[in-house]
Formats: sequence, C-alpha cells, structure tokens
Amino acid sequence: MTTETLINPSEVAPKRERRKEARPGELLDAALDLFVEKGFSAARVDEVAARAGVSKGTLFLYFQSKEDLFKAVVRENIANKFPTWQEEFITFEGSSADMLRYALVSWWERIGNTRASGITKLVMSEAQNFPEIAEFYQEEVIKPGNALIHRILARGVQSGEFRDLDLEQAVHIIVAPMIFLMMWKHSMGACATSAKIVDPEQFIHMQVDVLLHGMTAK
Amino acid sequence: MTTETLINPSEVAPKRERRKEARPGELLDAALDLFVEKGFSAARVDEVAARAGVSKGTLFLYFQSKEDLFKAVVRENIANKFPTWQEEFITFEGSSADMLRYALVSWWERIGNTRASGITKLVMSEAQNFPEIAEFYQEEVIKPGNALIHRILARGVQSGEFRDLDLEQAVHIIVAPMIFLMMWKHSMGACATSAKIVDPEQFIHMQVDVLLHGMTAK
Amino acid sequence: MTTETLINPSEVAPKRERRKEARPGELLDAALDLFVEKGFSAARVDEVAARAGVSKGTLFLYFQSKEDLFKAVVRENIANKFPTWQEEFITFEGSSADMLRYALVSWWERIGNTRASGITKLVMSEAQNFPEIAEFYQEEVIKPGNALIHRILARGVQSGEFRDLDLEQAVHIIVAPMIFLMMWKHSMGACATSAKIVDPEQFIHMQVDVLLHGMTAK
Amino acid sequence: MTTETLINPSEVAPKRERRKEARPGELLDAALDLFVEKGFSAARVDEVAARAGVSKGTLFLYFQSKEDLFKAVVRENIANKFPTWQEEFITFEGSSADMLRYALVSWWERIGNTRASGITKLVMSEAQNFPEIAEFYQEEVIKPGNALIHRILARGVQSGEFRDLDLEQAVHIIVAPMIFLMMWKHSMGACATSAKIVDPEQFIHMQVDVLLHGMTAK
DNA sequence: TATGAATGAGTCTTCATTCAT
DNA sequence: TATGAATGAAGACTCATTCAT
Repeated sequence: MTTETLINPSEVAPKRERRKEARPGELLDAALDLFVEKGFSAARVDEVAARAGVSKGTLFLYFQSKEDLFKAVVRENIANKFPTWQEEFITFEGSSADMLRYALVSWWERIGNTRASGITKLVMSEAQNFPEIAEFYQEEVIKPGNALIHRILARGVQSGEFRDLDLEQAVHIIVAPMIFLMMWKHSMGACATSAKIVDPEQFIHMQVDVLLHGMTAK
Repeated sequence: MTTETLINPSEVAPKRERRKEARPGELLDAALDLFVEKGFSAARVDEVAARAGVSKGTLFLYFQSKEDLFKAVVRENIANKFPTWQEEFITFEGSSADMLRYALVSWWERIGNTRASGITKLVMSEAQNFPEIAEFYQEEVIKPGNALIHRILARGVQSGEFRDLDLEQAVHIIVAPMIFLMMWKHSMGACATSAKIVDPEQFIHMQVDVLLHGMTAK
Repeated sequence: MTTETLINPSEVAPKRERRKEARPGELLDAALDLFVEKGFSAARVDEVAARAGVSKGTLFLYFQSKEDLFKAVVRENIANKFPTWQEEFITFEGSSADMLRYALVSWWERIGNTRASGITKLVMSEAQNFPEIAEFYQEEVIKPGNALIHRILARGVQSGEFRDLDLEQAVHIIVAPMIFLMMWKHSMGACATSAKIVDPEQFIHMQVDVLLHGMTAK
Repeated sequence: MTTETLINPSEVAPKRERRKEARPGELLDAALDLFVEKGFSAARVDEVAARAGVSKGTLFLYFQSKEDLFKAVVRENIANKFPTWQEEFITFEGSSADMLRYALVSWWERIGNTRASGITKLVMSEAQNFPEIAEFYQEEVIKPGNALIHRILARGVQSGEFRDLDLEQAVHIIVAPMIFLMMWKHSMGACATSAKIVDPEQFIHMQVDVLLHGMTAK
C-alpha cells in the first residue's frame, strides 16, 4: 500500500509519470492480496503481475524471484506503526484498564481490521518454509507489540490497579486472542458458512471484560 | 523409519512387503508429518511415500490424489477424539473452575501437545484453498469442541460459580488461546530463536487463572 | 471366442474344472472386446482381466505382455474360415453373378456382422505400431479372401458372364467396400448420431447390383 | 525441420525464436505427422514439440492439452477444402460420367494423396475415444463430401445418363472405396511388403469404369 | 524499462509389469 | 496356478524464470 509515500511522499506526480515509480508498490500490493488469499505456492506470479497491470517479465525486473517478492511483501507491510503508537500511550491519561481496552480496540481498527492482518496469517502459515521471515516478523512486529502491552500492564501493576502478574506471561494472554482473530479472519472466517461465528468487535469487548474482571462471580 | 536397517544392515529389508492393512496408516502418518512440516503444496508425494517406506505408486493405490490424501489426514487425526472425551465431563465431579482447568490442561496433553495440533495449523493455513476441508473441520472439530466448553460454562453459570455470561461469546474467549497455541507451536514456535517465547503449560495455567479471576486487583 | 473347441473340442467338462483350461480363451475374448472398443492403448489390462473374471496377475501368466496379448487376440480371431468356405464355392452351382452376391452376403453374415469384423478395425488402426501383425493379417486373411473373390471373378470371365477384367485389380474393387463396411461399423458407425447412415445389408445389395450392371443407363 | 542447421552448422539456430504467428501452424504440422504415424496415444507431445522445433512448454502455450491439439489438427486439415471445390462442379461442363471420374481423380490428387488423408485414418481409428471428433468429422467432412457426390449423381440421373438409383445409397457406393483407400494407405499400405498391393490411381480408374459400366458382359 | 514468447525442471498421476504369498 | 499389493518408468502438464525484441 501507499508505496509512493515511502518513495517520494512530497510530490504528487501526474498518473502516467508516477506510474514507473509506483510499479514495485503496485506489485507488492497485488502480491499481498494474492498471497493472503491463496498462500505462497497457490499464488501465481502471472496473476500478481496481471493484477498490478504489468507483464510477468516486469515483475522479475523488480524482484529476483517469487520468494524475493514474498519477503518484500512481508517486509513492506510490517509498517512501523509502533513508534507513532507508542507516543499515544506515553501521553495517555486515564486508568490502565481503559488503556488496555483502548489498545486492543484501536489495534483492531488499525491492524486487525485492515489488510495488514493478512500479513500475520501469511507469516504464520509460511513460517516453516521461510524461517528468516518468521524471525524477522518476531523481531519487528511481535516484540514491539509485546513491549507495548508490557508497558501498559506494568503501568497498571505499578499503580496498583492490576494485581502482581508475571508480566512476560501476561503479555501473551493479551496478545494471543488478537493473533487468533487475525488467523481466523483469514482462514475459517473467510469460508461462507462459518463466517459469522466469531464477531471481532464483540470478541474483543468481552475479552477485555473477562481479562480485567474474570469470569468468577463475586 | 527403517532405522533398524541402518543399524542392522545384515537383515535386508524386503523389497516388496505386503501390508495392505498397515499401509494407509503408515502413509497417513508420514503425510501428517510432512504436511504439517511443509504445508500442502510444498510437501511432495514422493517424499510421503518414501517416508512411509513405499513407492510413489503405492500411495496412489490407497489415495486417489494428493488432495484426497490431505483430506484423509485431516479426517484420520480428528475423529474419535471428542466422543470419549465428552463422557468424562458428564461424570465430572468438582467445581466448574476445576472442570475448566482440567479441560484445558487435558486438551493440551491429548491434542495440543500431540501431532494432532499440526492439523489445526494445517487446516487454518490451507482453509482458503480447501473450503470443504474448512467446513468439515468446523463441523467435526470446532463445533464439538465449542460444545464441550459451552457445557462447562453453562454448568458454572447455573451453579452460580460463574457470572452470567453470553455463553456463545465466552466459548470463543476460552477456545481462541488454545487455537493460538497450536498455530504458534507449528509456525513461529518451530523457528529456533523464538521457540521458547511462549511456554504452553505456563500459558494455559495463567490463562485459566486470569479467565477465572481477572487481572484487576480486588 | 469358443477357445475350448480349439483346446479340447471333444469333452465338455463341468464349469468349475473347465475353467482352468478356458482361461486363455476367456482372456482373449475379453481382450478382443476391449481392444476393438477402445483401441490398443486405451484398453487397460486391468479391465481385460476383470472382464475375464481373473486377476491382473493371472493375465500375465498366460501372456508375456500387453503387446503379446494383442497379437494373440488377432492371431486367435483370424480363424481359418476360408478352407470350409472354399468348398462351398467349389460345389456352387448357378451363375457367377449369384455366386458373387452369395459370397458378399454370406461374408456379411459370417464375418462382417460378427465380432470378427472388429479384428479388421483393430489391425488397420494399429497396423503402423504392429507391422508384423499387419503382415500376418495380410497373409492370413487378405490374401485368402482375395483368392476366393479372384476365383469367382475368373469363373465369371471364363464363362463369358463377366467381361474381360484385370482380375487383380477387380478383386480390390469387390473387397474394398467390405473392408470399409467393417471400419465404418466400428468407428463412425458406433457413434450415436451417424449410426444409421450406412445400412450394411442395403449397402451390399446395391453394391452387387451396381458392380454387376453398372450405373449407366443402357 | 531445421535441416539447414544440420547442413549448415555455421548458422547457429537461435535458441529462443519469437514466432508467435508461425508456431501454431508448425505445431499442427508436426502433430499431424506424428498422430498419423503413431496414433493419438502413441504420439508423444514432447516429440511433437521437438519436431516443431520448440520446447514442450511452448506447445502448451498454444494448445490447452494433447486432446485439444488433436482436435485442432483435425479441424485445421479439413476446413476450406470443400467450398472451393464445390464451385468447380457448379460450372462443370461435360457428361456426368466425366464429372464423376473427375471428382474421384481430383479428390485423390487433393486429398487422398496428401497428408490430409491421414486425418481420416486418424479419425476412424480414434472415433470411439473421441465421439465429438467423430461427430464433427461427420458433419464437416463426410456430409459435404457426400453432398458433392450426390449432386453429380442427381445430375446424371436427371439427364438420363445414369439409371434411376436410390441416391442416398449410391453415394455410399462411390464414397466407400475412397475412404477405404485412405485407410489402407495409412495402415496396411504403410507396411513394406504389402505396400504395392493396392495402386490408388489404377484402383480409382477401374472403380469408375466398373461403376459406370458394370462388370456384366452385355 | 517493458514485454510476453519460450523454456525446462519439477510434479502429480497412470499403468504395464513383477513377485511374495 | 492364482492373487493383488507393490513397483517405477514414463507421460502430460505447470509455472517460475529467462531473454530476444
């Protein structure tokens, strides 16, 4: 997406001229869709090229191989949303419970509910065949994401709002359902009959509720 | 396979062994490994056959096609899991909290921690390319599994042990982390560096703890 | 067909015991059907065996290879009908025109209209891939057949009934339509829509009529 | 093919030649030879491609499947034959006997004696396995051909030159020997020893002679 | 830079043939 | 002699990749 911002965010060239510059971006864009939709092997480079409006040969002008394209797709789409996000939390005022709720809800809006979630599906599905991608993802996405959650939890524990948890573990408790949500959306959730089984918004809402208060009656 | 031939080369492995009864199982076994390890398309039928100690032709004697083999693998590894399990819960005595904890822990022992968990990873990764498999899995695995959890929760609510939850939703809250666990184990978890990041036993333990009591300090 | 007559025409053994002796015949029988129906390569040895009521392995007990089976089928079915037939003509009384008509009509009844005609289709279709079969067929069937016709024509010429023809050539004029008839029956004629286009009996009738009297108005 | 490379090795044949327009024709050409020579199943797509001077992959660039190629070969070699021919007969002046003779002789020159005759052999040999081809052939070749003959005969009958025949049947009498000729040429006739047994020109000549005047002495 | 025709290694699948039982 | 499970060579077809234009 929006590769032009990466390449040259300042000037908006006329369509025809911008084209050449935009090629790799358009290819990555098409590739993301196709990889998410069909997986690495079932996605055909012909179709990626076609969807990007170029010929197959052109694709190989920008990417050495299909694997290379795949890696670029993942790399490109693991946008560093975390830095800007982090700032929000530094200046966040309110309870840590609200903060957690806000984190998950806005995560859904900005990541889970966008095409970016397809990346997670992709990476997890193909991790075995692309260990370096998995590694990369771990470093660039999972770790920063976890750090963010970690900070929120630590704030809550410190303020006495949350009880004294093993934070390393607790982070997983928070993150796991979100990852599940992305996987589900792009696998079972994409199959007609079972589509409505998990409703993400409701799911997140109750998730936070249960996480904070538990299921046990008082 | 045939490690004994390697260890004991004097006992020549018979070239043509007739094991009609055993073959499908052996093939299914090898296929499960390979499919989980590499995914559907990256797995080669030659290798499945080789790992089962038969020729490629033999594989097609028992399974019409690679896809057919895939379906058989899924079917084979999920049947007969729930019926016996369900009975245990009917006769369970103790608190519903204990019941829930028992359910998740024994789930981990019997499914999550066995090769069967690879099936879930497999199905979710390939769901888009095999909608019928996804459908089948939904019906044969997800639904019965959810029903089991539903029963436990209903029991807890009825006894006043749990608060009055939207059970349909609550079921997902319980199940999601387990599915995550299987996905993780067979994707990121299988990559060296990040292997130890999530420890399943600890994860489940804390999961139950938080689910039951929440994170909020009293 | 009726291989038992070839093997042991004198004694009629009970079904079960005759079986063993009859095997090759039953196989040839089934093979003839299948080869005629589907051609050499499209015919499957499994099906031949199945149709003969034996296992595939048994087939190879009697025939070294599929090619061997094919050759045996052709050889077996090129029954020497000519010797007995020839006698009929030696004692034939009547005009040579009647003789010719009788020859063609009875040929249709005894050969053209029986499964034997399938052999011709078979041999002609596969001649390129089985030159020795073609050669064999030429010697065993075509030549004796031609000789028979030759004799009739010679008789007619000698008696002054027919005009003085180049007999070698004239024979082909007679034989060609009969061969055509067999080919047609087992190719185009076997396809639904065009089935009724050529009616053999009528065809032969007119053929003789035209051959004898010509089309030219007197 | 590329005999010039053999004759003149200094001119190195370019490895990748772009000849989009020419390819299908070259492939069809090679395929015709091979199909006629070996039959549908015995012909290998690799060899067709090789004979056309391209790689196997290229063949599948132009034809979806081997069967598709087969159909194209049949189609290619029978279109545009009859339309131009038909015109000749409309303007034909002379006796109907001459017309018939001319029809058969020129048929031999333009069809029977060219590679196109192999198509008939092909279609009749494979008719059972390709009913649609048979149907197609019936419609596109047999029917127009028959119509042509029908017209000649009708002309002759009308002018009183021929006696009053059942034209539908009479057409078959004329056509059958021609079809026989094609079958023979590409089956028995292609085998060394029996090659000269039927001489087409003589055969046609006598055929017309006999058809027109009959064999019976006046 | 862009094209798309051409390539050929690689895959699934078939089926005649073998062989332990 | 009969079986049918097992084989593996061979074939059609795919598709990422190349390269002449």
